[in-house]
Amino acid sequence: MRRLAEFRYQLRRFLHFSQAAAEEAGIPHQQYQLLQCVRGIPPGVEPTIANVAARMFLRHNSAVELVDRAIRQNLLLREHDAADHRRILLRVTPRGERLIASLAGHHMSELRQSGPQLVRALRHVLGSNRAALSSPSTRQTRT
Amino acid sequence: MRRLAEFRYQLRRFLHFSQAAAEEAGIPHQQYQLLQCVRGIPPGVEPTIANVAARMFLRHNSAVELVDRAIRQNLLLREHDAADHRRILLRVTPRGERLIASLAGHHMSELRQSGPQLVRALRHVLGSNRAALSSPSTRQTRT
DNA sequence: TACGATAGAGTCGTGATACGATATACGTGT
DNA sequence: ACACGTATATCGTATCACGACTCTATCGTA
Repeated sequence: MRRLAEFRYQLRRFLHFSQAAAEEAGIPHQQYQLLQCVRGIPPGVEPTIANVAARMFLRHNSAVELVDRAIRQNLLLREHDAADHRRILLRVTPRGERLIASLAGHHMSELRQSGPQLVRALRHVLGSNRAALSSPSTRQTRT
Repeated sequence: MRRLAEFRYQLRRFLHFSQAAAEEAGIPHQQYQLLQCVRGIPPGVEPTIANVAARMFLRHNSAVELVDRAIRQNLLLREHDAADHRRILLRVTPRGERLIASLAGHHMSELRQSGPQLVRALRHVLGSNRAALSSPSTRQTRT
């Protein structure tokens, strides 16, 4: 159970870093995640309010409010779907693009540093056996 | 950058599960994490408000309030440190013990399921150049 | 075409909670 | 005893997600 606590601590560490990074860049962390959601949505999924809400694990009305705030910050645009006028398609503005690009960089370098710790903590939770994944070059089995 | 978004999505997935599990057990997810912090604190670190605040990445006053709520729910006890009367040592009540034990079980089985996906997403982040967008065999369709 | 049913998006009031600023109690060194 | 730092507590404020509801567009069927 201590291992679960340690894993959770590592998670909080990353989330706290991420939140601080976003706010240093001038936006709340939810808006950063929203941008990430819209920009990095899987191919074939359209960036509607409903889809974004699902990927953010929010109720649709919470997503509407989050989108409102992001639009007020000039990070996002609403576009009415030509085919189905009920739907709204979201698009990231140039300012939004710049922000996520910069934040992505910071997150990458943070993850390069702390990602292995996270993986290790999770492995410890799971029993430190094989994590069912191809680790092509890294075969070290030391704890 | 889509990989970062996917990793973040997996994180949200787990956090959402955890929050739902805690609330199904009758407590907010912060109180669960607080219990976990107190119960799973590393050896040698004392469960004071300040230490718990640090491990929760909260300001000390936020931690005080969180502790207040947990105590009101009969999950935690305050104990005055005999040596230093400024300090408060936190202890988990039997009810708290039962709750974290049960929740730990649920989290373990969830992590056994989704942990590998999380590790995979993180590996993809760490190992990604913009090449090799191969293997879109990612089946995240689970509903 | 008309029309009820449904889906997607938006609005409003409420509750939870983290925070800054500030206050109180205790301990340590002189 | 005094001054100063440390540990915890209190209070007002702001943010944000949610439930309940509304509004509009689309679909299915007659």
